[in-house]
Amino acid sequence: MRRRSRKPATAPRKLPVQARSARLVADILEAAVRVLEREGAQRFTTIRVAETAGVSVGSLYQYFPNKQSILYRLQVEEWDKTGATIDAILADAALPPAERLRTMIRAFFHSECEEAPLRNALDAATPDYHAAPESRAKRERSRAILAKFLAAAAPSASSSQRAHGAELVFITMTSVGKQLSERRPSHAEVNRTADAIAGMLTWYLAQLGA
Amino acid sequence: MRRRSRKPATAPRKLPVQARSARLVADILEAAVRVLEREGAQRFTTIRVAETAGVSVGSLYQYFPNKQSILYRLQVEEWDKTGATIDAILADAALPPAERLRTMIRAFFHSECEEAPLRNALDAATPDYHAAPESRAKRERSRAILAKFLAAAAPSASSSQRAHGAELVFITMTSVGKQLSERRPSHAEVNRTADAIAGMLTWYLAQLGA
DNA sequence: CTACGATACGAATAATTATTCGCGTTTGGT
DNA sequence: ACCAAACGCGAATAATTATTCGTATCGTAG
Repeated sequence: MRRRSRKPATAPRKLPVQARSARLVADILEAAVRVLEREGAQRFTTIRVAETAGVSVGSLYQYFPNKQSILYRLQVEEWDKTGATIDAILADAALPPAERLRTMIRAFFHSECEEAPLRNALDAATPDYHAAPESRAKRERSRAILAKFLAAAAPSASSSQRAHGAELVFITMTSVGKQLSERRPSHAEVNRTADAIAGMLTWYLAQLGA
Repeated sequence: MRRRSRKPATAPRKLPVQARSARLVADILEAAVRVLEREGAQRFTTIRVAETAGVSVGSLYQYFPNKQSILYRLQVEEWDKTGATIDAILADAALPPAERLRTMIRAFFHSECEEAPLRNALDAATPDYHAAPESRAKRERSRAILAKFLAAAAPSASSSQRAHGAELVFITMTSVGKQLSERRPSHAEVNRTADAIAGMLTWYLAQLGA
């Protein structure tokens, strides 16, 4: 447990060029997920990851500069996946805005619940991830997408009202989603909560332009 | 870092009987808070706590069976404090329900933000705290208080609707409060968010009995 | 005052950790 | 077939950790 330097690198130290090393990297990432789910964040260990992947620690360290970088890769992949889903739903002009919001929140909550063990372990293992610039950029993009959506959902609101609205939708959605996922709720319970939250947010947005 | 036994004890191993040992325990708890705030959860260490308190590790272990038990004591104290505040506000019959809810959420959010570094570190250091029976009991009591409040706030709702309402108020309040506290928001921003959340919840509760 | 339990101490122990490095093996182009 | 580079290995290293225990000091009851 050597002290981390001020800026823990996340970039791979060496890129896989042959097929076997590409497979090795893939195996390591897959094993990392399994270790997080089986053992939890506390017991997420380079040795355990290497063992689970069926490779040696030395090999692991040829493509990842440190333990953090493995978690970082997983975190980014995870975020990109759910981000794309959300964007697609919000942009679907065939549905009325309220319906889009409801569908999006349902999808988001279900996604959060499905990946709960992984995400919780990631959060516990990388508590400073939110300060990372890449994470900040991702959230900015999300807020931009939400703001565009609000132009349709609350057309008569001022732009500063819309900014506040986007902020509120974002914080409510993400925080309730996270907390909800920690309770292993039933499918029905997720839908009920999602619909309640979506209803409240819809009311709030309608309010904005009044 | 010996493997934790299946049930990590939280009860003190020995009760302080003389004045100096009572002071020692108090010093340790105070130092624990300082260490969490200064160093974070990752670097929260029995040795560091003892050093900061100006006592030796051995003394620490005479009154705390393990590291967890220190964090557990802090967690319980923290919870009791904000719980009492909330209960008092919700029970104040002099104000209309909507106003009570708004005041309570403002107070809760401000409290969350003030103690953010401590609470975040506690959460990171004791990720399994929510499974503890004592924590479960505390949440039950909160929900009971909320349910009683809902009898005044949504008198025409059925009892199962009220249960859902209490659940929604609880999860929304706690989750948004936690996430909000992680951004070091300004006083005004906290009030704005609290009022928006309180407004949405009030609308939702009014809805319930319609 | 005195003796005994309570208290305090902190070096020692045992476990676990992230990360490195030297050496053997495989690959792919020639 | 040959060889340089890429790859894979895992014991060794150095750091840090929680917790114990033998010993020394203190407080107080009698």
